Amino acid sequence: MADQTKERIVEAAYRTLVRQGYHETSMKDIAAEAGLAPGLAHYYFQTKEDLLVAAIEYGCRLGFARTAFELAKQELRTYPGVFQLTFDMFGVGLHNPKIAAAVRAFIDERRAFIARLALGVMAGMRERPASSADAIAAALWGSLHGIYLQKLMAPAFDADAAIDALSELAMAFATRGPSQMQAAEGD
Amino acid sequence: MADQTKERIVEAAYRTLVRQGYHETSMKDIAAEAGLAPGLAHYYFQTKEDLLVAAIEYGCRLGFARTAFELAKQELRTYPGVFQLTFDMFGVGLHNPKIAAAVRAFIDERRAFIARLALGVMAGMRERPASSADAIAAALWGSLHGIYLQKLMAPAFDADAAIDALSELAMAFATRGPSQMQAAEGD
Amino acid sequence: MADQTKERIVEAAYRTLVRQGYHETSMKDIAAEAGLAPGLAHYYFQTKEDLLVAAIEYGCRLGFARTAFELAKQELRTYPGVFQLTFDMFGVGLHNPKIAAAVRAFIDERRAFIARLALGVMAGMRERPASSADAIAAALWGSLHGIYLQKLMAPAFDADAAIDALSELAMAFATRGPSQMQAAEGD
Amino acid sequence: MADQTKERIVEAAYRTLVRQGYHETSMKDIAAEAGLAPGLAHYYFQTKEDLLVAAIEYGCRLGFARTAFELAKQELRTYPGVFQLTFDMFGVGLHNPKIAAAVRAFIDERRAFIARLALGVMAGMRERPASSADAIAAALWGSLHGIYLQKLMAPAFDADAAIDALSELAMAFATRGPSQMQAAEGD
DNA sequence: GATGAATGAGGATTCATTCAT
DNA sequence: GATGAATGAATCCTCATTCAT
Repeated sequence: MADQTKERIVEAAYRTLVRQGYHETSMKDIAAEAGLAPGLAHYYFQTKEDLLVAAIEYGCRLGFARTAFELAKQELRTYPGVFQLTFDMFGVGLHNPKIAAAVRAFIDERRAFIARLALGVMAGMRERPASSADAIAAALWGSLHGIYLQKLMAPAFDADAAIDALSELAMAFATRGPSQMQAAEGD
Repeated sequence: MADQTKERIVEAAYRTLVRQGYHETSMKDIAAEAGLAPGLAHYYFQTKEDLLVAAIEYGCRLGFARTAFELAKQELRTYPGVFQLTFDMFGVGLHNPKIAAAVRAFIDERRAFIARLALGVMAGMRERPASSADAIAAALWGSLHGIYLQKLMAPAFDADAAIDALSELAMAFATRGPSQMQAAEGD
Repeated sequence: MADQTKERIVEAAYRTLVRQGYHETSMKDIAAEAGLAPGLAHYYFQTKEDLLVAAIEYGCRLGFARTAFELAKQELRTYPGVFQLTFDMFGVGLHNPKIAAAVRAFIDERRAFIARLALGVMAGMRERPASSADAIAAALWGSLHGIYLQKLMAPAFDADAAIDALSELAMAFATRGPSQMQAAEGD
Repeated sequence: MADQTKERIVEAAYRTLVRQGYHETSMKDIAAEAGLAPGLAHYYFQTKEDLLVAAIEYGCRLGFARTAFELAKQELRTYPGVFQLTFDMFGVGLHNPKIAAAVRAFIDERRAFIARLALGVMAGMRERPASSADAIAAALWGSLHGIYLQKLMAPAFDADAAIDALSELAMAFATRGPSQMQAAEGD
C-alpha cells in the first residue's frame, strides 16, 4: 500500500511535470493530481528534487528500447512527453547537480544503446572509419535529440524528413566504398 | 546614457542567467550584478520575460557567424555560455510562449545558415540526395546541438571527437559515388 | 480550528480595514493584527479582494436589522465602523467589479428592508403616493446614508438633528391629508 | 505659460482620477494623460495629495450651482464624473486628513446652498417645523447624495424616480396643514 | 501512514519621489 | 521650466517545507 501510494505520486508528478514544466509545478499541484494530501509527497520524497529524479526515471521506464532510425520516428510520435520532460530537465540540470546526474544517466543509457548499433554497422564496413564507435554514437544521439528539439519548439517542423536525411547520411557512411577522395587521389 | 544603462542591464542579465538559469535568477540579482537599483530593470523592461528575450538576443550577437564543422568545435569552446543559456531557454520555452518565440527565432536563423552550407555541398554532388537541403540542414543542426548538449551535461565528454564523427558522416555523404547499394544491385 | 482561524483573520481584516482603509491596509498588516503568519491570510483567501468581501459581510452581520428612524440614530452611534468601511468600499467599488458586487448586495439588502417599512406606512395612507414604495425606499436609504456620510466626514455634524428632520419629512408625508395644494384648489 | 501647464496637469488629473480612481492612478498616468514628463507634476504639486485636492476643486468648478429637485436630476445626468470622483474621495478622505478637508469643504458649500433653499420654503410654511433649516438641509443633501450613490453603484437604478419620491416627501412636508396627528388629537 | 493547517522567506512588480542635466 | 532616468521601499502573492493531530 505504501509502495502503491509512492507510485501514484510519481505518476502524478510525471504527468504534471510534462504538462507544466518543473518550475511551474508546485508540490501541491502534484499532490492534487494524485488526489492526495499536500504534505504526503514530502513523506516519500524529502525534497522536490528527489521526486523529480524519480519522475525522470519513471519517464524512461515508459519509453525506450527500440532500434534504429525508423523506430526513432515512431518514438517521437509515441512518447512525445518523455522528450518534452527530458529537454525541460536539461535546462534545470544545467544549474542543479542532482537533476544533472539523473539526466546524465539517461543520456548515457541511450547512447550506449546506439553505440552497440554503431559497432554492429562498423563491423560490416569495408573501410575502418576514423572515428570511434563511441564518437559516432554520440553524433547520432545528438542528431536525433537535436531533431526532437526542433520538433518540440515548432510542431509544424517535419521531423520525419530530418530523420530520413540523417538516415541517408548514416547509410552513405556505412556503405561507402573506398573514400572518393582517396579514390580520386589514387586515380 | 539611457542606452548605456540598458545595455549594462542586458549584459548583467546575460551573465547572471548563464550562471544561474532563468528561474534561479531574480530581477534583484540582475540589478545587483549591474550595480544598479532593483527597480531599474523594470524601468527598461516591463517584465522578466522581456529582459530575458533581450538577453538571448545579446547572447546570439556575441557568437555565431562561422562556417563549418571545424568552426563548430571552436564555437563550442569559445562561447559555451551561449549554448548553456540556449538550452536553459529550451526548457523554459517549452512552457512559455514568449520565450519560445525567441528561441525559435534563434533556431531558425542558425538552421538557415547551415542550409546554405548544405546547398553548396549538394551542388557539388554527383548524385542528388533524396532528402531536401532543408531536411539535411535540420539534421545537421540537430546533430551539432545534440553534441553541445552532451558536452554541457558532461564536461568530460569528447565533443571534438563527436563533431569529427559527424563530419565524417557528412563527408561520406557528400562524396559518395553511385550508391553502393545500387552499385551492388547494378553489379 | 480551521474555521476559527479563518474567522480570526476576517475579524482582524475588518478591524484593520476600518482603521486604515483598503489601500492603506496590507495583507501583512492584517496577519499581524490577527497574530498569524503573513502567508496564512492567502491560504484562506486567494486574493486581498476576496478577504475584503468577507470583511464586508462580517461588518454587515455585526449591525443591521433594526427598525425606523429612532433606531437609525442608535445604529450610527453603535456601529460607526460598519458605515466607515461601507463608504470606503463605495470608493473602491467604483473601480473594482468584485468589490462593487459586494457593496451592491449590501445596498440591496438594506433597501429591501426599508422598502418593507415604506410599504407598511403607505398601506395606512389615505392617499396613494405618486411614487412607488421602491422609489421611496431608495430615497430614504439615500437620505440616511447621506447623513451618515456627513457625520463621518465631520464628527461634529449633528446627525441626530438631521435624522429628526428626515423623520419629520417622512411623517408629514405619511400622515398628510388630501394634498394641501389640491385642498386649496378644491376650496 | 506656467499657469497653463499647471492647469493642463489638473485637468489631466481630473480626467484620470474620474476614470481610474485615486489609488489606481499613478502620477505617471496623469503626466502621460497631460502629455508631459513624469517629473513635472511634482514641480507644481509637492505630493500626489496636493494634486488631488486641486483636481477636486476643479471638478467642483465644473458643475454645481443649480436649483431644486428637478435640477438635481439633470445634475446627475450632466456631471456624473463629479459625483464619481466625489464618492471616491469620500473613501480616501476617511483615512487621509488632507483629502478629508477638501471633501468637507465641498460638502459644506453644497449644503449651505440647500439650506438657503430650505429657509425660503420654511418661510412660507404655516406651521414652524420642529427641525432647523440646517438639519433639513443636511437631510436633503444626504438624500440626494445617497441617491447618486445608488445610481453609481447600479447604473440601472432609477435615480429619477427616487428623486421624485424625495420631492414628494419634501412637498408633503412643505405644504402640510396642521399636523394630521395633532388634528386627529384635536378632533 | 496520512492530513492539511501553518510558516516565512523570497519573487515580480509598482510607484511616489528625487535629481542631474 | 522641463525632462526622464534613477531610487528603493512596499505590496501582493507563491511555495517548499514542517508539524501537530
